Amino acid sequence: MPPRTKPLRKDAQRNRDLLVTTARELFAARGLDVSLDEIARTAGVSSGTLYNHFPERADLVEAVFADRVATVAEIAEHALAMADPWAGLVHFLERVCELQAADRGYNDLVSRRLPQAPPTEEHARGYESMVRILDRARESGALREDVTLEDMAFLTWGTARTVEATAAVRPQAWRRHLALMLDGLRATAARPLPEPPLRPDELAEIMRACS
Amino acid sequence: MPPRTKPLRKDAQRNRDLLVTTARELFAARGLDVSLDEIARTAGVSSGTLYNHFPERADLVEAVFADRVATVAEIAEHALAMADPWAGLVHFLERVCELQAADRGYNDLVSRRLPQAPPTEEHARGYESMVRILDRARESGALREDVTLEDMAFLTWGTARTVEATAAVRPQAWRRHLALMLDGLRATAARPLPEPPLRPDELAEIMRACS
DNA sequence: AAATAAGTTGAGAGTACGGTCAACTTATTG
DNA sequence: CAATAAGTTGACCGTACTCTCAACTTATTT
Repeated sequence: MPPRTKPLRKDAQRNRDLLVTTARELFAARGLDVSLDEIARTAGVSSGTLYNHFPERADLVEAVFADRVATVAEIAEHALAMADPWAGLVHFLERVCELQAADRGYNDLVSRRLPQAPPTEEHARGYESMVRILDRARESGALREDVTLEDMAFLTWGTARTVEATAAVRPQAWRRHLALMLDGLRATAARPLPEPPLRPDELAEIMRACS
Repeated sequence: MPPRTKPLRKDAQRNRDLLVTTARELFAARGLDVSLDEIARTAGVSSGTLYNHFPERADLVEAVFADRVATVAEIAEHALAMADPWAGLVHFLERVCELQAADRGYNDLVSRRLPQAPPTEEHARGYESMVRILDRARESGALREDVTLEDMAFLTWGTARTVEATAAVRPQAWRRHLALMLDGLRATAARPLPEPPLRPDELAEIMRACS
């Protein structure tokens, strides 16, 4: 469906696109904390124009990473299409971590969750698929029984920090971190866990809180 | 051994102590990024005095957390005194994570390593003990063969991020994260790892690089 | 009780950031 | 080709932080 809003003037559209692609590059290289003035300067427009198109930083971040939600949903669906449920889970997590490792901005994003964008249907799609990836792996007997979707946050947070720390020295180090965690997720590795899983609403609150 | 430098004037010593304890409290509550002016103001001295005692932020951080190195060394030695090597390793990691969970400043510190203080003999003591904790657990057959001391960094980084994210909502959530990682560290869970461990010099470089 | 050394003060310089807006320029429309 | 709406500009405001220094105060020494 075409957007309901009237189209931008063509120079405005050009500037907007310029800002998004410039921000994408700067975010990818240096993380989400690049100054907005620098983005505008690099894009060759004034800071006023940036604020005109994106009143808050979160708006720009959302525009830059809008397609990522769909990308993750596609990865999840591809994982579900794999024959082996465990291999599907591993594939999904590896691909998502690769996205993180390839883009410091995205790595910041999954770890800190700046934009509280309203959950789209794309979001719901990805969420559904992730639930099914986990259920399937659990039912197959490969994934431990006591692990929940919310536990995947530990994995994301952990590898995000490792990606950040090791990017300059050993860009693939996160694969080792992930593999160690995966070995802890197997049913055969399971020992009783000391703390109940995060409830969905708790995780939602954590995400909302940014930081 | 008493310090070689001439003793401070007594009011100077009082101000210095005041600054350190104030900084300790503020760091613990709000992390390492508290403004130095605020620390001075809270301590009831002028900012000039703060900069007189601690020319750089790192100097203050070092003074605040100077004893932590020894604390960790003691925890490690206590872990080594335990009969069961695996239990010793678990105990060590749990205690260190408890330190992180109890102090946001320390959590920042282990995760970002601000001060490049010259490694003291206390450092060496802790390091030695950690090596022995791991060796002992490995030789007992409980810890997987292919895991190194450098791999513990993944654990520290990961739980640090989890502690940070979950502190407000579920302060004990890190225990679950840690338990999942521990299950991946058992010899019985071991599957081939996809990436060689970080070399000691690589880890050192990562630490040096701050961030 | 001077004399001297040690330490403190707080205003302010310098920097960087997010954000605003009246004046200006450009695209589109009839 | 006006007329008008849309968009841009960049100087400027406010804020927050690090860091400095000349004038001042306090402790210590003889």
